[in-house]
Amino acid sequence: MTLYDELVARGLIAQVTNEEEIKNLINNGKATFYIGFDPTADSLHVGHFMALCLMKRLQMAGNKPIALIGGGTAMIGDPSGRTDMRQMMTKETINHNVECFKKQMSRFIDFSAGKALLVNNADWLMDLNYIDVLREVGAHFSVNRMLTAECYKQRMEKGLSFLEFNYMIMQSYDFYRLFQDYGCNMEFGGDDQWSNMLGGTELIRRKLGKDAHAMTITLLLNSEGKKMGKTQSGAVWLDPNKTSPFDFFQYWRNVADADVLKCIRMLTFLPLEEIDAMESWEGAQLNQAKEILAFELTKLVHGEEEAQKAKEASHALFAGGGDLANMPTVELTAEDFAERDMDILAVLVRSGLDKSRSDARRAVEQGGVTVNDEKVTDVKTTYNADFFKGDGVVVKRGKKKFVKVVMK
RNA sequence: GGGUAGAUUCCCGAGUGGCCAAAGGGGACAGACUGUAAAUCUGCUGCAAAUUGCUUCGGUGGUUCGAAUCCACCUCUGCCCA
Repeated sequence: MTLYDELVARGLIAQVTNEEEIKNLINNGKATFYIGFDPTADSLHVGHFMALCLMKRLQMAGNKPIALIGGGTAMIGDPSGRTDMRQMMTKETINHNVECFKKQMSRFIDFSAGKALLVNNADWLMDLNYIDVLREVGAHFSVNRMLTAECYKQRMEKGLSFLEFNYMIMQSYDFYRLFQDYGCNMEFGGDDQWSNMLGGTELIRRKLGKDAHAMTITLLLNSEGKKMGKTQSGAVWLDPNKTSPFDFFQYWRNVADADVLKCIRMLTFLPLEEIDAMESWEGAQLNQAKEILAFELTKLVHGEEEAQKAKEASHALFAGGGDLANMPTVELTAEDFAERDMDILAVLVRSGLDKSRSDARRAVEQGGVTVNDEKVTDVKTTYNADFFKGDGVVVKRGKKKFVKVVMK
């Protein structure tokens, strides 16, 4: 099976500019391709992860990846897929994020000895001269046509600033530069990037009369059509300090039935035959597939050891028995008891299970709180320091949020 | 620049002097049912020393016993005209 066929089989490919050409390039390791990442946060998330996986697949087939960090484009803000303007980011924040991205990326992609490149478009975008850009690049773009692009259409109702309108042009210019400087002949990206990417191929054709290609990755949507990798508290991050390996594991462990196979196919490196075999799984067995998904992904992102720990903690909590050692832990100190003993509300807030005492109170009143498997019904229940000594105490809030609280 | 409509809690959106911590819906959370799924039903959704108190309705100042609601100025956004 060729690489391209595998990508299709995994459902990763959304749109391509020229299927035959792209097949030929990537199957034979002749592509030098780039994927852009805008440093809008200090950690990569699941969407980025998909792109990195694709990068890895292509790299393994002999193609040369260029990871482009959008230190320059982040100054503008991509309006694609947004209904309102992005918060403008300070240069300091962007630079900080660029550094964080670099660190995380090098864990997935081998940047050594010319196998891959890591570039920052701030290096060329920041020094551009406005008039020169307008004459050399702007002249090749038709505003009429840009406005018909899907990504701008969505913004026609809520308003689109000129700043953001220029994002497509900057991204197109990136491709043009990479094409010239590094012989980069392909660009990959999320499907929401399609119009931005076409801007690049067209710019190259118009200015240089040469062909460049673009291919988009299917966006990972759940069965309800929402982007996956988001929780109520924000994205599922790859940085273990922002989303713990346990929470990361649990996120995938809890995906809906309808989404499991799709996720396994798109996100893991399991052989396709193995995945096809799961196609017929139902009920309890399908539930098993979720664990496979969670384990495989946690392994890819956090390493096998962390994945194993997360799995054990999950078993301990949901299946009963097992090792409690690996569940998320909160350490209390003498200071927590300095004024008085902690009541259950204080414990819940301190452990991060609830955001406020009011919130915690609600949880207790609704019967959602358990301490060492005993339901707590009285909000006035208090505990002294000794209670948490030794192996600690398992505090459960709702069905899925657990923390082991232990006295330091 | 001119005209006009608007800014309300996580989101959409009602509220046009006290009965407003603010209808309704969505989402989130909790309970029941389950398979750590979905669907369904119920509860709940500003903060706290909690039958009470405190801080919220773009911002600042004002009128009033009392303002999300009235007035002035400002900021931002949509639409129409230029």
